[in-house]
Amino acid sequence: MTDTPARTESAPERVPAYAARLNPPQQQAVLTTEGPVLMLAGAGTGKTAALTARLAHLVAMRLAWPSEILCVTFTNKAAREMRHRVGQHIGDAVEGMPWLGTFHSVCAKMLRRHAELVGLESNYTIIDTDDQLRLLKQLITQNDLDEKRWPARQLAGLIDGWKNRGLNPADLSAVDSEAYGNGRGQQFYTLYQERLKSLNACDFGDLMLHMLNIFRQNREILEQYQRRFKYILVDEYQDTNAVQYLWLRLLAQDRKNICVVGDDDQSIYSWRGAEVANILRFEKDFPGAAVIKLEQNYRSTPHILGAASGLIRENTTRHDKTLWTEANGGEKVKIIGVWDGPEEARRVGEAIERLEGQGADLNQVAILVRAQYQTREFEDRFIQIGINYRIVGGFRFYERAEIRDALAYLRVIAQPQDDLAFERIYNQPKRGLGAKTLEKMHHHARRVGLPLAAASLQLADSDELPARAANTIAALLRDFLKWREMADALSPAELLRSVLDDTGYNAMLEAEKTAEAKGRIENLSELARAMEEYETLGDFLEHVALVMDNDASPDDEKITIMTMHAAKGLEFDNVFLPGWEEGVFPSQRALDEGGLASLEEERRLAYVAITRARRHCTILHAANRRIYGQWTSSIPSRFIEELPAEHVDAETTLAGGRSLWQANWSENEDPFAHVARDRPDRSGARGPGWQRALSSGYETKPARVQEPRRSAASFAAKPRADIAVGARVFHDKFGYGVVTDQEGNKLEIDFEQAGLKRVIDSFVTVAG
DNA sequence: CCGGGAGGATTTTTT
DNA sequence: ATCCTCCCGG
Repeated sequence: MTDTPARTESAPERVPAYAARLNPPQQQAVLTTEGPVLMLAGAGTGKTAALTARLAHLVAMRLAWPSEILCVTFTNKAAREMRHRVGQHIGDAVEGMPWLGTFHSVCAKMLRRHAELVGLESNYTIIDTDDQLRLLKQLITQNDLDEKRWPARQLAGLIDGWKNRGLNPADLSAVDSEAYGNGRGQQFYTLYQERLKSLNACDFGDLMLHMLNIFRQNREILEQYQRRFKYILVDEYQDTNAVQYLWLRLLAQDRKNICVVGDDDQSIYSWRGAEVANILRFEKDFPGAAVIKLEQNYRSTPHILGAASGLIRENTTRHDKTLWTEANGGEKVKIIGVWDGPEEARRVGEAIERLEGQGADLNQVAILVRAQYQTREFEDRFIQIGINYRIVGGFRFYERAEIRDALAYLRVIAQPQDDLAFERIYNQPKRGLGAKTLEKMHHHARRVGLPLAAASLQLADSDELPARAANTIAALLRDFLKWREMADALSPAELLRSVLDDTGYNAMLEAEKTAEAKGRIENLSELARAMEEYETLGDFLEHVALVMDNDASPDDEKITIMTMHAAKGLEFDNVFLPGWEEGVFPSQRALDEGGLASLEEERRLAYVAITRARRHCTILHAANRRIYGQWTSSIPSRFIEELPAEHVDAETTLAGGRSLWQANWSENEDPFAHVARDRPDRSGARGPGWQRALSSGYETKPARVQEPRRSAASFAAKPRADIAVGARVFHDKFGYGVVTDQEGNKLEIDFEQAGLKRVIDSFVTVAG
């Protein structure tokens, strides 16, 4: 690397072009280049503008070469946007920024250079969750554990969690290890890591963890990176987990020129390891840090801002911030109460048609839901009335079976020792090889210590297999040899096309003649098209492993339906927020588990959702909703009550009103006792939703008092009188057990054989 | 080896 | 309700 460019004292009064349109705190964030900086940036306060200007400043002032700046984000999308906007300031120089990317892509790049230090080769494979699960399943059955009782999913989750916390197998505490397979957690984690190593593979968590380990064990390597990175920038710092934090801290330790940006109020990913604590204690980690607050909001109207701010103030643990705006006017946040889910969808549909009539841009309309299942209702309705919509999230392109199959072929071509990929496609399309054959291949592979594919070839040469299977395998491996030769001559895209033809994969799909199969064929040619821009197979595979997103083509005007989580960082003129009911949002899970912390995260999610809106924000709640096929009555979300009255306009078509609730609940003495229990801070009052339900807004004459089918089945059913905690009961499936908890008709039972389970009381009988 | 039926689970999602 | 996985019989 070149020597440090000459340092220039930057004079704040002579503001350079890229900072000219920034407000004072933003400018401060740009010009405070030396030392640690904590930038607390509320929603819509121009955080990205400040961050990109800062990057431009570092380069323009020659404080560092582009290659000497480390800039990490969480998503590829954010990285792309950053690159794009920095490019607008500094032009082609942005091409020289190899260290601008996601945490994972940056680590992957580093790890390619130092792979041997953790027992990998530099062309290691990055496996996805699918492979991970299959691998774990194998380990579990091979090591005599019942996969039913100890699901691979659970183990995968635990291992991810450990890796997120920066823990290697040896670092696990007995308590951690106890969490799986009767204390065998550590054993399985160790086995898994060994297996990955033998496959020359690592999972997503390893990318970070391996680099952390390398930094910790190799001073000189760490120092080399510390010297290289003159400046470090971190976006969405509130979402960092423990490994990421430790990794950053090591890198920043020497120069301490680290600038982190985030908003604790927008921390909504604790369930996947993010620790808000990281941002809350930044000043302790880096004493003397400059703290810059961006509080001027450029996005929303005062009412939307006021509603969101009022709501988030209910949270107890947060950095205090006060968002303000110079804008004025605008409409209040609208709250609409309706009878049921379908009516909710109808109302939103009507509102959207009205917007359309006014000439609004449908790309500026979004429906943000708490959970994926809520999208169904809207899809049904919009198909009916012909509103164009796009659903963001859900199935990602690279997760589709046919794409994974195609990639598996390519992986085996690129890396003969990729057993997971080989296993995926050895009989896909069907070529008459089954579990028996696979088992024999595995056996042999282990015996001779070869990768699966190579071992299979040996096996096919022996008399261990039936002639037919042997011939099939030999033919398949001959094909692989052929493709490997072709790989040198053909482009990756052409190679893929050959593979799909040679294997009969395309033929298989064509034979199906269903619409679905047709879609799959299209997806595959789309994949081939996407590969055109890659020179080598290796390049492409790395891209696929790390950049698993597909930004759908922004073709014609469509409204957007997506989860609130997915909406973080986006903004829309018109936002609809359906399903604000207790049990939906906040979600039942959040209410049942996790206590206050988890409720506050739901509230932050509500804050994120509202602040996505620029002009109009409409919140809806329904009295009845079908969830998992069961009709459920619900009361409005407590978050609705928490919105300051001066910023909202409530309307209800809910004609049932108070009598509705009474009709449904009359036979129960206090069905909402649990609501009060959840909110000890509320002086024993019932939930605000309840109060709202009782308040005059709902007192209109009942127009449609019809009993929803099986209303309220999910909670508040009467407990059985003949069962109490401590009772011994019998369950057809789980056998004998003792009741440890009773909540309505739900029992928690400690079964002698099956362990702790939650069951419905009608499935058990009282045992003697 | 494949198809059908039973049983179970079902927030949020990136890399 | 619905989707996915697993197990069994043909």
